Amino acid sequence: MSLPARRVSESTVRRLSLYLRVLEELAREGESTVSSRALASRAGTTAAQVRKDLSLFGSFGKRGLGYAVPPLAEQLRAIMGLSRKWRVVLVGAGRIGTALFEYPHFRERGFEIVAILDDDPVKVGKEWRGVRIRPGAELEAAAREGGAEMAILAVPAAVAQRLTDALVAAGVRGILNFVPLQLQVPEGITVNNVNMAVELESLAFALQAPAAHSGRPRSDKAI
Amino acid sequence: MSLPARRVSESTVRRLSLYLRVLEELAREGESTVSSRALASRAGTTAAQVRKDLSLFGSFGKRGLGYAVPPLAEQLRAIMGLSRKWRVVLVGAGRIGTALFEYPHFRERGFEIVAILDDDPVKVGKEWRGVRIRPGAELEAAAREGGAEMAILAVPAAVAQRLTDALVAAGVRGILNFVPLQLQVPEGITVNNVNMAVELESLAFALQAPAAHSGRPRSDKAI
DNA sequence: AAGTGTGAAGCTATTCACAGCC
DNA sequence: GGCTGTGAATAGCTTCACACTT
Repeated sequence: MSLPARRVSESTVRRLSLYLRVLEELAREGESTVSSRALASRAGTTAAQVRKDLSLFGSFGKRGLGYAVPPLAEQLRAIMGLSRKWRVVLVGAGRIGTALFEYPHFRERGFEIVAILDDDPVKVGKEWRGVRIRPGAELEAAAREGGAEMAILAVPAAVAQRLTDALVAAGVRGILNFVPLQLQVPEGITVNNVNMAVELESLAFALQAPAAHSGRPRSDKAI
Repeated sequence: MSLPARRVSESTVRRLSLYLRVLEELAREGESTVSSRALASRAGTTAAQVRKDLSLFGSFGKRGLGYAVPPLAEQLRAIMGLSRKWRVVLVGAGRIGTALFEYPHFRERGFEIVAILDDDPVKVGKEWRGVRIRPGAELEAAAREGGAEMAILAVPAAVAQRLTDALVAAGVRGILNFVPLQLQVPEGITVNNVNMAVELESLAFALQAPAAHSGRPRSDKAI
């Protein structure tokens, strides 16, 4: 079964995504089975954690053997909602927007850009892989016409909330937010924040106060 | 005092970075004090959480009044290790590397790029703001000469571990890793992973299984 | 009256450890 | 013998609630 028995924590979801990546690597390497220990080691967590995470969704392994690689990958894709296409609107075609647009993984995983918005007059009207770049003012119409379900928001802070409101009005339910700002959204809308400043600064903290940050998990008893 | 009394969790560190951003906004808006409630609201957490986080490092507020904005910002900069410059080597000058290089916040916060490496022959030899781009093979020498303390790693997966080893050999102690791969590093080296695939896929999970993901915190009793 | 600082309680996540199956 | 699945134990984080200060 792949029905979530109970609440699934954000950390579990993020690990599932890592497991999926490892499984696809293993499949390319021709491995047919993998133990929780091996999977954990490549994903940077513990064997017990792998088993716990997977057990939330069903029993996918065989005792004494481990997990069959391709079927488990397929299960994880189903669990994560990656067996279908997702229509995505790209709001902001600057550096980060472009990087994501060209990220190969993006399309391989079934994320399809259905609209691109940007206010740069040099960009407006251009086509990227058949999608015409439109000015920000047309966001709501563009998102609605494209049937966008999620958005990537990578715009200047000053316009971020206004564009968020337009996205919500257009029926978008999930936003990957690169703007270093807490977006206000109604209940039921998911915002996933990626904040480069936080990433950098937490690295600075770790280096300047090496004794003060919490440790990392090890693997199972025997190495 | 700004000495970390005890272990500081990763989540606390990330929130401190958010608080700092909010405080700097407030300072620009001319606010001289802020309550934990107001700070929490702009940072997307709870008032109790703000007070708990700050209390790990000292007593910065005045009862009945709140926190003085500029002094608290200064304290947070000291706590986070942002009162000094950090020498950073940029490994990979592709889309993401470029985006970070041009991220204004990066330089404002005292992160200084001392070396840039890339194997693209079109880029090698060019100068970006006075820093010459060198081929990947020169990474260890370049990092050592520049006295790099941290690195931004944004290269193809195939070369990531080799370059990581070179970074470690050159004395780099912190890596902001954009490569979707678990880097192997010795004890004492901090790796901060940013994985776009994880971000996108966890958004897909949230949208496809809306009932199954854990909720968000509210603010203090009264709104 | 407003708002911090903090012990205690509550809750969530991780790790342990072992019964059970291959 | 190897390895999963999982209840129980532990650890860690968040929220509560209130004494105390301005």
